[in-house]
Amino acid sequence: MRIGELSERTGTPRRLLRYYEEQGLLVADRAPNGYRDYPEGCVNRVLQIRGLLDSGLPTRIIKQILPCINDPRAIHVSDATPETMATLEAERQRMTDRIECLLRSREAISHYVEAVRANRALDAAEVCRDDTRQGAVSGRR
DNA sequence: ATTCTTACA
DNA sequence: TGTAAGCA
Repeated sequence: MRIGELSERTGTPRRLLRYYEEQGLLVADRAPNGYRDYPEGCVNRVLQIRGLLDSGLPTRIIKQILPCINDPRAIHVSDATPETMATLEAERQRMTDRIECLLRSREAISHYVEAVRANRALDAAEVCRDDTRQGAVSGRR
């Protein structure tokens, strides 16, 4: 398929698809007219890349481990370069830290949302009291 | 019409 | 990343 279809099927801007290729994350053969030609597997490949990117991994790391992830069955010991192991463990730790950070942020947002809902509930209760005096409700908080 | 490369905001 | 130009 050409870049347009891959773009639509992965929800990824063409610009980025070309960028991933430039970074060595994606490979594409060329049609005689120079257009990129992607195999079906590229759809999952791109989704995989985006997932890793969203997880906070830099493209240079993804480039290094993508081949391993693509084929979980091909986890030959030969792929376990000391350098690779080190970067992988470092990234894993970063993910752990990020997860903790996200959990805290989620809690903070949850509390805020609950507070707003509680306040709305209060407003609703007052309105139901048929308290229609001007400014009766607006003065609070 | 669609894609390509290159360059700039 | 987005966008624009000039090609094919």
